[in-house]
Amino acid sequence: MTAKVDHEERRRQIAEALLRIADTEGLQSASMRAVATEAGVSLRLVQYYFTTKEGLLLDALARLGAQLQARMERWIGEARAPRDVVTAILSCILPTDAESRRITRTYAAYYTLVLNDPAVPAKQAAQPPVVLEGFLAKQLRAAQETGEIDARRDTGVTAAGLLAMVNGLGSSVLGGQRSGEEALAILAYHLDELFGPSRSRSRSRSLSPSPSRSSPSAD
Amino acid sequence: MTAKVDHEERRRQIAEALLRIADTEGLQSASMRAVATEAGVSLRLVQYYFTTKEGLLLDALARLGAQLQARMERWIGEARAPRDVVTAILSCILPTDAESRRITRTYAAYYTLVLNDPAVPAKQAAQPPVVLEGFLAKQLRAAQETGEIDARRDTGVTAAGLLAMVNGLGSSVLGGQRSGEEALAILAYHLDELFGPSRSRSRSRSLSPSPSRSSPSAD
DNA sequence: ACAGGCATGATACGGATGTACCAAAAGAAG
DNA sequence: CTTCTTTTGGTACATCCGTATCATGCCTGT
Repeated sequence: MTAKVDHEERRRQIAEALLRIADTEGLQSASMRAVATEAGVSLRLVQYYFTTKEGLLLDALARLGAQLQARMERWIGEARAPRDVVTAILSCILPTDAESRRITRTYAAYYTLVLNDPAVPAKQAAQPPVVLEGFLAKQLRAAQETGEIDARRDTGVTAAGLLAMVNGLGSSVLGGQRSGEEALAILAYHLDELFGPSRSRSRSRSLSPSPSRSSPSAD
Repeated sequence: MTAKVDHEERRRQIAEALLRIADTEGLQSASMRAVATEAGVSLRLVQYYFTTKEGLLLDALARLGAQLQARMERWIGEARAPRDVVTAILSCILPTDAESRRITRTYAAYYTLVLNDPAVPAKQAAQPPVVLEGFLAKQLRAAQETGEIDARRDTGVTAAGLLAMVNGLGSSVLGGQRSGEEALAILAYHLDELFGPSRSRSRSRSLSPSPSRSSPSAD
């Protein structure tokens, strides 16, 4: 094996250049040449590591998904109480800091691509939401057993509604309709409405697990 | 004035061809030539009536907005009770029938365009949601005075949350994650949760004002 | 009937994009 | 040192895009 250079590392470098462009200028500006320039390599290199553009697009999408998942796990952190977990999951998706804004914007860029290109990524992109919804529903069920949430509530439907709301809130933030903090406040209000008799608990703490950095456990 | 042909009619014809393409193949496939072919006119004509592509895009967006507003007014129809009005507004946005699917898809196509093109339509596209949110909040306030909704509830935040949820639900339907009926059911559940003590009222009727046609008052 | 201007048609131009092709370094293996 | 495979560079090609240009029809006012 003549592994002159680290293939995986090169692929990561190029794919992240694609994601960077998709974030700042949109996916339609992410041409092969633009990606090559952004990554500091030649056009031929991009072609070499990702034979076709679709391959590059898919690989970058997978990496983006991994980044989001990593962020969620980081935000959940050592949260144990169902309410804290639910709050972490939902609020870490909202575009409030630089990282979430980047991820959300890039996902939005992929969104319309998936809509009109019946190509491969259809199932690839629709998978995460559905498993996330299941996880959220499980947390809500746990909260029901603790008595924090009305036991008569349908956890599946509630989870779907919350996820959709956060998604919509994210869109409105990206569209400049409101700020990330306002979206966060709207989410917090509805969570207060959902959990318990709204005895104002640690609102400001549970919604931003870390003061300034995005990594709560790295202090 | 030598109005040989009806300018407005021609513009409408071309703009609607653009919308049709944006719906079926996405906005990035809506080239000037494709629009011309779809509208059955020559490329030169498209250029003649809309000097630049941006002009065409903006005009079509305005028409799309008018179509959505018309649909909403049709769905609201003779509804008088705040709950019926709120239900009509929210459910008519969900992509359940052909028309709403078309409108929602086309709006989604414009969405990512607005995100990365800091051009004109920024304020043009962000205007409708904010006035709609105000109208919705007003209806909720009216429902509070009737006693249908808990008076302590923040109508502004609730309206924003509902609108965001419907938006997110629409995205999930477009993404093939769930059907329009499922999304409608999720919305209905949350409206039941919001209004009154959930005495199961006319669910199936208030959510689809007309059996098969989309125009409730035209029977 | 005759001009004038609105309306339309055909085509050209410069640029960008995805991909393909040809060839040269460059390290490993014999 | 030679030989082979991996890796890289430069460039060409066909296509599509938005827009501009030139030319022609055809209605309308006089």
